[in-house]
This record gives sequence, C-alpha cells and structure tokens, in this order.
Amino acid sequence: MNTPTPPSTESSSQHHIRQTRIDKLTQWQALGVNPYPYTYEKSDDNAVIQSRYAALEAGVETSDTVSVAGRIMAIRNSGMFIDLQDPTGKIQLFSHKENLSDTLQEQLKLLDIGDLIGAEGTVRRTPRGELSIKVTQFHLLGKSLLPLPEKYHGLTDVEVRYRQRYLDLIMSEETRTTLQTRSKIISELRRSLFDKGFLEVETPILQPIAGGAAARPFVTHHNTLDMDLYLRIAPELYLKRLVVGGLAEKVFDLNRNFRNEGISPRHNPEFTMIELYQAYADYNTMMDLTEELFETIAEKVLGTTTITFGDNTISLKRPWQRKTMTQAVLEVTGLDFSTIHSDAEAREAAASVHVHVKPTDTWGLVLEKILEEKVEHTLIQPVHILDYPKEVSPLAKTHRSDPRLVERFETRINGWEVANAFSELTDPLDQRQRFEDQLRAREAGDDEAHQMDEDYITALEYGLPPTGGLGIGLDRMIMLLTNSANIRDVIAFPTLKPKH
RNA sequence: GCGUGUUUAGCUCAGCGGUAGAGCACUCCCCUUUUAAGGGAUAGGCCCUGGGUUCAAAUCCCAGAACACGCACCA
Repeated sequence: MNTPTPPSTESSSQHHIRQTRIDKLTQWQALGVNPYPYTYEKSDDNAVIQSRYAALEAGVETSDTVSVAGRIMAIRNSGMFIDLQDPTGKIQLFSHKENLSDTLQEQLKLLDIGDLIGAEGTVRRTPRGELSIKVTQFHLLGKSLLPLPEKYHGLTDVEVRYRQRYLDLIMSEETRTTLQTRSKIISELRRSLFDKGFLEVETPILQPIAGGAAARPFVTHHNTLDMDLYLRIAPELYLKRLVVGGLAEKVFDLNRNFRNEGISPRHNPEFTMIELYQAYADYNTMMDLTEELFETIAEKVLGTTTITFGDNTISLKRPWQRKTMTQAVLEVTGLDFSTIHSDAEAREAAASVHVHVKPTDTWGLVLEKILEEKVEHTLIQPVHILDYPKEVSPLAKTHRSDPRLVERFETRINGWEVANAFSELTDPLDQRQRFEDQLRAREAGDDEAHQMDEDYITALEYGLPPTGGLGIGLDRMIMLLTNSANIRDVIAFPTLKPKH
C-alpha cells in the first residue's frame, strides 16, 4: 500500500491517531489478513439474540453458537470485553485469552474502537448480567482510520451531526431509530394505498411550468434543449392528467418536491410529499382517507394512536374534528365571517383583532390570514379545516353550496398543516378563468401565483371525472410520529450551506 | 432577509486582557470477568477567518463565515 495523503486540514492530534491506525492496518496485512475483505456471513442481528436470550439468567452459559457483525463501540480490559453495535443494537463480546488462539490474541491487540468485525462464539450471560458472546473466532471486516466521538456524551454538535450524518448514526441510537421509523412510515403508507387499489406512478420532477401549488420554484437549465426547466413544486397537474387518461382511477406519487423558500425548523428546500387522486370521490372521501391513513400508520408503526409531541398528547384515533374555516375563526376570535360580506368589512374585522392585512386584500384572503395568525397555533388535536376561499384555491372545485368558497380542507395537527385536499376542479372553462385570475394576481406582484398551463386545460377539456385529491407533507407527518422538533432530524441529509 | 446566541485538543466542555486547561479517545506500561470510566504514565492546540484597540488579545471592538433559535416567507 502506498503512503496515503492525509487531508490538508488535519491537525497533528488527528494525524497522529490516523497514522497509528494506518500502521496497525499494515500489521494486519503483515499477518496475511486483508483489512477490507469481501463478505461475512452472520447468523443473527444483535437485537434478535438479545430478545431470544432475554430470560437467560446471570452466570449461565449456553452451548448455542452464533455469529454477529458490526462496529466496535468500546473496548475494556485490553480487549477482553468489546461492545459490538449493529443497526439493531449492541451485544458484548467476551474474548478471554484462554478461548483464543495465539494468532487471535495478537490480532485482538490490533483492534480499535470503530473497527468493523465479525465474531463467532457461544451465548452466555455474565455473572453481572450482561448478555455476551464467548468468542472463539473473529474477523476484521473493515479497519477504521478515524477516532469516534466520545462515547459518553456522544456527538452533540448539531452541525456535525447534519454534515456527517454517518457519524451521528454511529453514535446516536435516537437518530437511528428516527430514520428507521421514517422508512417504516413510508413503507406502511405505500402498503395501505396498495391495499386500497392505488397505483403508484412517477411524474416529472423537471417541469417547463412549475404548477400545482403556490410557491417559488428552483430553476435549472437543460443544455441540449437550451431551455430553462423548473424543479417541481408539486406533482398535482401531471397526476390529474393520468386520471384524465384513465391510467388508473386511484393514483399516487410519493416523492420529493422543491420550493425555493427560506429554511426553518419546519421547512427544508427539498421535502417529501405524497399526492393521491381518486376518481369519483370528493373532499369528504379524502377526509376519511386522511384519518384512516394516519390512524393505520400510527398503529402499525408505533403500536398506538396516542402520540406525544413536546408537552402535547395527541390522539390520532378516528373520527377527527371537522369545522369550517369560518367556524374555526368564529370560535377563537368571535368574528363571524359568514355574516361579513364586503372586502372592506372583512379588513376592518381583521384590524379589530390586530391582524395586518393589505388594503387590497379580499374577504377570502383576510379570512385565511386570520386563521393562520390567530387560530392555527391553537389546533393541537387533529382537525380538518374546511371550505376555503376561492381566491386562494385555484385548482379546487367551487363549493356546492357557497360560490365564494371551494371544497377544500387542510388538516392541522400540533398547529401544523399536515394535509391539503380538495374536490378537484374538473370544469375546464372554470379552470381557465381561475388561471386568468392568477395571472392578474401575478401581474399585481404575487410571484407565487399560479401560471397558466394550457396543456392542463386541454386535458381537462377531454374530461376529468369527479376526483378527490389529497397531499400529505410526509416530513411533518414523520416529525409528529417521531416527536422530532426539527425537520432536519427526520431528513438524513438536510440542505446546508457548504462549510467554506 | 432581520435579530439573538454559539464557534478553544479527535469528541464533550472549562477559561473571558498577562506565553492554553480538564474528562473521554490516542500512545506506552501494568492487569484478565469488565460495562460512561480496570489501574498508572505520556503526548496532543493558527483558541472559526480578517482587521483594529492595547506594552500585552482565546479573552475587548469592527467586519465576515458556518451553525442554532426566534421573526419574515411558506408545506
């Protein structure tokens, strides 16, 4: 092996540790061992052994042979005791020299904290009660060259935890559990939808018009076509095209969306969302479906429908509350928007509860602002807020009993919006009108207003069946189900600025 | 984008004008039923970057960077 070039940023302490380990690596090679071998066959995960022998009493030895593999997290008494960690948990290796060949005794001295090894032996519980494997054979599976963070405090520097997630995962069981739970939640969600006959589809992430939501997009460029493309802010319009085409009556797209907005504890520039559409259904169906999905996933993944978030205890048990936007605002502020008709009256009402509005804001915009500022943070238990103003919902169908409203709901849990759904607007002529209203808003300075999408209207003109649509922000759902206060804790590699 | 914090050894943190400290990790010695840490002895630092103030700056001031938390924007 050639002399490796150390990173130029390396300090002398770091260099010393790394060089020492490289020296040990060459010693392994001198013993005829490849420190980076190809395979290893383990018989069991650590957690499986821990639970299988949970009842084994202290001091009892079995003759059951197992093999395990993982990372060395601690070495005590010159290698006699090693804590070995795999993704499921830890187990102690007991390597008494009387059980090891001379060669293995030599190799034991060449092990460091952080090395990956596989070990075989018999299961026993020590007199002090620690389940252990009495090692008769072990193999180096990967030499680690860098020192791990301190074992007691772990890695607490949040910046390093996000930038070097692999280190965080090695050191923090909480991080491992959270990200493992994320994966289970997404699997259960898919499984639930497959069970209901949904078809998973993929729609473009690179889009010539970033539609389906009100947000600023990222722009990128295709060289050969010499054209700008947008990273999608939502899959919505493409999914409904598939329903028009009759690919399936129930479709969903579960993937990343990108919004060029500020970063916060609840916002990452790329985030995971599921959008689903069901033909011949309306927003009432979507409410039922939202509740069922949350309840089922919580039960399957967490084993309970009662979750804790910070100081709040939240019940996801069905049925959830449903209240109209005007009801919700009335209950908290005493303002009854169902009896307010003019835009001017609405703005006065906002002023009376100290909500700032622009002189151009309409009845619907004012109502939405009051909800967001005065009501939203009080909605801890799950609740569907329904019947949104038409001007903030250009893709939703007009309410069957009030032309100022659309059939749309947003689900709030813990004060957050976690779902957004509507009876989809299927009338192509109405849709064109709504897009034109949006264009006027855009010209008036609203750079998040929806753009015209002629091809989408063409698709609607061929005929979209009555359709219910639902979007769920999965990162937030996962935050709720894992009691994570920051979205970065549920995203393995959150967006960060380069260090320098 | 604005405000407030944080940034010192590989990690976790003290120090807050007078040539840089601890614990763990590392190295060496001793030890073979320990478990955050078996016992002992070493070694390891452009104190985030760039300016200033001062006889003297890790420490005070100004600017910048990254990160965190609020606010703004939004899912």
